Amino acid sequence: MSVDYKSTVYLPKTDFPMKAGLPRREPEILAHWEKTDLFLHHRNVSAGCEKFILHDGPPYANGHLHIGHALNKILKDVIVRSKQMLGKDSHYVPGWDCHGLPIEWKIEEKYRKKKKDKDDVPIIQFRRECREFAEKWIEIQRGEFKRLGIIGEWDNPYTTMSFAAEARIAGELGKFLMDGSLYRGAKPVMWSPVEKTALAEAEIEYFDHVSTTIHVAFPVTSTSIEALDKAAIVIWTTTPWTIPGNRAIAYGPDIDYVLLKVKEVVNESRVQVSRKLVLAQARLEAFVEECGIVSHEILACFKGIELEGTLCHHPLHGQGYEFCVPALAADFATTEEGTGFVHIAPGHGTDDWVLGVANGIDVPQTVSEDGTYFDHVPLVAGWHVYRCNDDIAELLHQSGQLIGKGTLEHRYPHSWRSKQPLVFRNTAQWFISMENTGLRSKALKAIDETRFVPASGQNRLRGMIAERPDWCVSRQRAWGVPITVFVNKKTDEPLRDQSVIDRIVKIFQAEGADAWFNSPPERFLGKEYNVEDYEQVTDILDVWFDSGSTHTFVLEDRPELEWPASLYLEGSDQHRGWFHSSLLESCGTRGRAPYDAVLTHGFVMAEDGQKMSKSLGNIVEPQNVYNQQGADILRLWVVGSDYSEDLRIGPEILKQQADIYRRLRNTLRFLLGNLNGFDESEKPDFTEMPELERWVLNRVWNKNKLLRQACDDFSFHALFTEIHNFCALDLSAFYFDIRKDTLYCDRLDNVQRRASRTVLDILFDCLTAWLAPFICFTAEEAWLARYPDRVPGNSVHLRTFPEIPDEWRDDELAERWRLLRNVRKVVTGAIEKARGEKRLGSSLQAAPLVYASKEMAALFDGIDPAEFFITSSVTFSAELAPSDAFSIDEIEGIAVLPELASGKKCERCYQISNEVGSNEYHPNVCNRCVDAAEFFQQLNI
RNA sequence: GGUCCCUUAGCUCAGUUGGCUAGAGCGUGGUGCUAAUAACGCCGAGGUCAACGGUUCAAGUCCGUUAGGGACCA
Repeated sequence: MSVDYKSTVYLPKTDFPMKAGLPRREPEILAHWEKTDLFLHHRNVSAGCEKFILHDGPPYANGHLHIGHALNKILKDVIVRSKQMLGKDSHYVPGWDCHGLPIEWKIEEKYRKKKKDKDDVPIIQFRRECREFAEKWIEIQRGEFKRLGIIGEWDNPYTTMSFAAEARIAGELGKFLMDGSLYRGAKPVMWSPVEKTALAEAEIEYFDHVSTTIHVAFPVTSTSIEALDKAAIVIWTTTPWTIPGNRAIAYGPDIDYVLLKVKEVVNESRVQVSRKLVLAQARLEAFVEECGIVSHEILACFKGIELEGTLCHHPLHGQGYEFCVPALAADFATTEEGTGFVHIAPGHGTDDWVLGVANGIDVPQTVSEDGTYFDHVPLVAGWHVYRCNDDIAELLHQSGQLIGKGTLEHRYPHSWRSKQPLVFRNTAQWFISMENTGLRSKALKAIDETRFVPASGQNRLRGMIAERPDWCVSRQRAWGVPITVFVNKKTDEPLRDQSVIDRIVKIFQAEGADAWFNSPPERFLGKEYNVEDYEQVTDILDVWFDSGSTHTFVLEDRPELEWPASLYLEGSDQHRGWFHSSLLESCGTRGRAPYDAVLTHGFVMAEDGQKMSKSLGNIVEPQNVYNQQGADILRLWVVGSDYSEDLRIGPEILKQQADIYRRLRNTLRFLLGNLNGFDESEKPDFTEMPELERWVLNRVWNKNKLLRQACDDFSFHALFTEIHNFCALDLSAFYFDIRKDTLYCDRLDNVQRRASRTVLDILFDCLTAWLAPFICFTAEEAWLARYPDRVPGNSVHLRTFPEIPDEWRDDELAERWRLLRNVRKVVTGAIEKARGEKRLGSSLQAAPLVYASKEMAALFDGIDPAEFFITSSVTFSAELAPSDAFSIDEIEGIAVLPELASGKKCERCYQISNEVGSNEYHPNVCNRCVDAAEFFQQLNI
């Protein structure tokens, strides 16, 4: 009788293909989710559950997504999904930051190209164009985020430019106005003459810049040091344009100064011979070198403190600068550079301002918003500060006070948008005080009460809050929420009236913040106030105040969310950005942080650890990754990386993720193939499970525990490694390999086969759920391959992580099987050696002779060792192993001779057995296969 | 310029309070199976733990210096 035994074998069968084709398949799955409204079902299944609210830090609505966006949103998505699968109501509302300079800049650029001045465009029209620009990019970014598999309320995201948001932001500012935190002060601030605005710290970048440096003499007019008669104090500065703003000189009280008399100079030196100059002793050598002084004599030495009360002339004395310049003690005067004297222009530096105010010196207004000197400034009126350094030096030279001139390359602040250098300029700005209402101490306390992941973020934010100056919230711009304040013209005090604020908020809700610019002020002031008495502020509010307020109009105003947020998650640069501004806003208005926890991730670097840059050509674009390899590959990269540090990406790293993906996919495919036709009725009781199945279930128990811990710790990288190793080592290389015989060859009703299929069912259940937050597309694809009903509500993402019974835990079994697997290693090693000698190929050709102690052999009680080793039979011997037996140094007490199995190869199961040939009807198969084949034929008649 | 962080096999990462003959997976080389088959198994090679110096009986682990990289601040 000739039988086609192959047809009687239960080989895996599945439609789930080995090749993923993710770039094509993922959009199909997305369309399916869209069609069945997965997000809505997500909400429904978790309705009433404890909420987990990850509040989205809004990306800025300009330009396509870059890899940093992808990292950020995927990480958020993994957390949102894992919390949902832990049984929380994890409702994610994505948002966008819409106001601010970068967009405004783009619109301005458009006008500049048309040779039009932005100031000629009506502000309402300008703002409308900004709004349209933001809308366009929100649409584009939304599509790109969705393509990454991010689940959230994409149909109803939040934006900082919605009318509701603009109204709320104005209302929040009103709180700071009412409690006295908001004040108008005149301080030197970082100012961009190009954009004509003050800039926040976050908007400043430092680049190398070549500055003109000058040494300038200030003739002494009055002093208690007699030797200084007809002498001059020398200062050194890198900003000659600040000389018209000079009002004092600072000295270090403990610094040693010298009075020198110039005796001989080089030809090109600007110093007059016999001039008497004062400077720090420590700077003398460098000074004479730089200023071309060949020889000099020291006339006197003294401590800085002796200069107290000394007065000088301004170096442009007699030309409109007729005031006296006092020498003042200051600890910031050092001998590290310059002359040990610091020229003080109170309108152009923080130190200068503080020193000036402390000594009752007026802060002069010298530079206008576009960087030119005001008309009232003598000699230089109308000059532009960027282009007058040589002219200023020339003026000083003509006055006889220029001692030296040079250049210096150093780091200098620039605008992040125009990349142009900034100036310190004295202007009236609006500030939120860190002290008036105890904001700083509230914020510091809130930091202590917040969980930081990783923990180092806490110190970082604390340090910033502890040291930061008052928050400058005004910008001289057009695109944003205005500073909705009226100032009393007589008293210069801002109007603090809640009913006015309420009116503004109400109007903004209906019409947006545009109303501020196109309504008559009486609309806001109402009848109680005379419009003539008040000045309406037209400054724009810092965009960091916008995003710092998102917790109010997103978390508080959406009833399905919750305040405070469970988590804020952004790149580590947001310590100075969103974490920071949100904390201050919330502490100022609500007395605590708007978040329970803050998670930070590092930056994405190229494969070699360098920054990505166009010039290096090492940029990885998320669009290319998902179009060429698939979003799941990018998602695997995120969970496979340690986000607490900077992470790297590049072709090789992505290739590795693709390899790992294939292993996971094939594991799912093997499960699906072998679960073909699986029925609940196959399931035996747990007590009927063979040890091998119980071992797998113990591993599942263990992995489940790790999973839940990892979700709590947000340590997905460790979990990812665990799951992958579980698939590769425990399943593929061990459990699946051993159980293929049973799954393929045993009778359908065989209890071991049923037990194994039951375990495969559990594994499918667990792995699809565990992987769902990571590879959301593939997990769904596998799920639908098994449960193909394409109906709303059927999705792996609507499940929770399976509950694992503690019954499955078995520490004793785990330890015993650890030892067994060591023995297995020696056996496979011995077989490999024989294979190398061409004595056998398949391990089923072997019948190893295992030398082991009785105790060791007893570990195999209740286990079929041949099955365990995937050999045709096994013999144990307690005798001393011969010297040619194979052993492994680290595994003591085991030695193996790879003997060959005797008998013939079973045509059906490939095992070698003496049984083959004993059955007259089935001469080519073993007894088990005779039974199984006949059983198969009965079933299939 | 200041502060902080990082540097363990080609790649991604483990390495508790110092005791290591430094681990895992992927990749790579070899090989088997040909019934997970562009899959799967088995075996192997790969590291002076960035460099140098110090503390210690003992240092990947502690301290210092340097180099490269990154972040923040001025």
